[in-house]
Amino acid sequence: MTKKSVGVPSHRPGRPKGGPSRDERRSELIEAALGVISRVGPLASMDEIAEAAGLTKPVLYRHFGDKAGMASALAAALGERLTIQLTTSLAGALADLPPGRSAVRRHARLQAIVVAALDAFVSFVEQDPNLFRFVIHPPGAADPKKDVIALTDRAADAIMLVLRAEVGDGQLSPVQEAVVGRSVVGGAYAVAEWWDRDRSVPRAKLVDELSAFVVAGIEASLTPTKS
Amino acid sequence: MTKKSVGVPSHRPGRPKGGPSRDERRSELIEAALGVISRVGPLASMDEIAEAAGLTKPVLYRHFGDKAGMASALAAALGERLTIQLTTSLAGALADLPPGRSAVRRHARLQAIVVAALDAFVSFVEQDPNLFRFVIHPPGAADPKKDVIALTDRAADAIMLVLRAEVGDGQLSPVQEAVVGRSVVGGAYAVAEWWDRDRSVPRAKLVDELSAFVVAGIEASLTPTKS
DNA sequence: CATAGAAGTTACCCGGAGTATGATCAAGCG
DNA sequence: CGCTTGATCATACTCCGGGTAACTTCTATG
Repeated sequence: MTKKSVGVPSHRPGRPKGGPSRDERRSELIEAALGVISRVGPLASMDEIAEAAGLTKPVLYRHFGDKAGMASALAAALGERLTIQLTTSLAGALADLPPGRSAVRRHARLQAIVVAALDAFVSFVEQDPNLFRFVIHPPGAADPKKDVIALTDRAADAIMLVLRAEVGDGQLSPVQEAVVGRSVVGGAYAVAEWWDRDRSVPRAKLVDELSAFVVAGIEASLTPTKS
Repeated sequence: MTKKSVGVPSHRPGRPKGGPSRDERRSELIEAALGVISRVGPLASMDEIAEAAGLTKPVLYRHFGDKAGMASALAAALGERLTIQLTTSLAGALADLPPGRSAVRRHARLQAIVVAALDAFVSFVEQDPNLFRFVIHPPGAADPKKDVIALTDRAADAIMLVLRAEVGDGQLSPVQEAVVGRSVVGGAYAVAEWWDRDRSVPRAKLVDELSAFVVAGIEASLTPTKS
């Protein structure tokens, strides 16, 4: 209901003189929160986050309304980061491939895309396990009433878009798109979660095995059902 | 550390005369807890569960030690149920298939197994969404110190065992087994979670699409890497 | 009968989410 | 300048759920 954030001239009475604007402050808070979670783990309390930001709890609640709202904002920020990392990784991988439209070329492109994406994801898990754990288990979730539908949906949508761009628009039915996207994301989550506990296998091998599974699944969904 | 539960003759002083034995009581508690969670959702409080069982909180803690311990017990019970439902479903599906050892027979068997398993799982989600949500988001998790490693591992192990039995023992490397198992389980979780929110597609179709993806992934992991 | 050991309940503690209240500051207006 | 207004922020609270301490009750055993 706090719809006061419309059309205000960004410098209102009450704001400290040289202080940050509302959006700057929001970014600071998100950054601080991610730092704390990265350090102390996914169940950092709101007090800890506020203290790390040099502020107190009510400020957080003014900005995010809820702990779930805050988790949602953090998830969005993480999604942003991962997207950037992923697109650069993708661009590099695709630049190495000769263009072409044959079936084998299409397979090679798909393979390269999947490997690059999964490698970027697993690298993220490797670099910051606590942030990954936060993504997997957003605290205060488990109730479907809030809109913390997590980045699973975002990621699934992104996969869907990439697939559409690769194989043409009407190739997959909406159901197939949903199932394939969720399968890939969920499988990657589960494998990464296991790897996060048991790092007994190098990253490259993990990505290879997972990619083989995923690519085959995608290809199978692309060919018409032969049941 | 309460290791007093060793070698006691099951009828000790202190127990009410006609009352249930310790294991019976434990089963009652689990049953009551599952009932409450099924009714009020996955974030039922310990007080609610205790009240539903006609008892009070300390009894629960005496039996399960912890909320995580309780969640672990509940997960085990659910795993038991699902396993039963699954094996019967599997037996029925496999009975319809003619035996044989050719590659196409093997593919048909694998397909039948995967379809039956996924159908049993999705049926479980359909019949009791709240229990499924509890499985997905065990409350009080997010800290790796407790042993609530969830049934993801159990399920992944079960898949691994089935696969070994189907394709022979040394066919898959340990890493492959882990990756395939987690991929299947995680993908099924994610797809089911989406379907739980958006039931816009009949169960059979969902299972078909998911099975196609999973079977292809498994088959690909079985064939030696062709990069 | 007295003792022991287990089951149960009441009443509490503790920590984290979320909020009511008041202090403080900056701009605008007389 | 003095006053009002509207915004930020901190102190200090309430509320609720997980977990526990202490006491009572009961049954079997010596």
